[in-house]
Amino acid sequence: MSIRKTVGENVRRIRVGKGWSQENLSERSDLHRTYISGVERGVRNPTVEIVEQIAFALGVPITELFNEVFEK
Amino acid sequence: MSIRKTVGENVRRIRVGKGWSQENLSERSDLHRTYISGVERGVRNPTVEIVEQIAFALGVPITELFNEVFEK
DNA sequence: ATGTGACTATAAGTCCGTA
DNA sequence: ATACGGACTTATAGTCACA
Repeated sequence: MSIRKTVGENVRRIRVGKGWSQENLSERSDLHRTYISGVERGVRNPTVEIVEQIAFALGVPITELFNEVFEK
Repeated sequence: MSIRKTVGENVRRIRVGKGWSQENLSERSDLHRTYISGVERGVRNPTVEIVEQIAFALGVPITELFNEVFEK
């Protein structure tokens, strides 16, 4: 499992858990909608500053986005 | 405190704790010596894959590099 | 509401040096 | 052994039209 996939799955899981759309998170994080989409799918390799920005928008500590997801 | 500074201080703290030089870590992580220097000083904004690479070389979980450092 | 390909501008990451 | 700079190549940031 790549780190990009891990981050992406965590972002999506937390976002959906809050009932937010990608557009919603995009506004809150000040990142483009299609960029959020790419991060969630693991096709982007974001910098630490971008990950921090997303974590802040989601209201979770940045470390939470690096936790391995076992379900599925 | 910026996320770059946090990551940099953690990398340096753990590296020095192991008694390694930057050159030593650079070989183990397969990253350039001057780049490691930049990360530790917080002047670089590494991608998540690079941070994972450094964490692996240091033998610590990636989340450890994001923990706030309070001492000093 | 989301995925994808393509695009430009900017920054990541390498390599050469000097102090 | 480390900081820092310049020049360089490659990848990401950031955006759009369209499926």
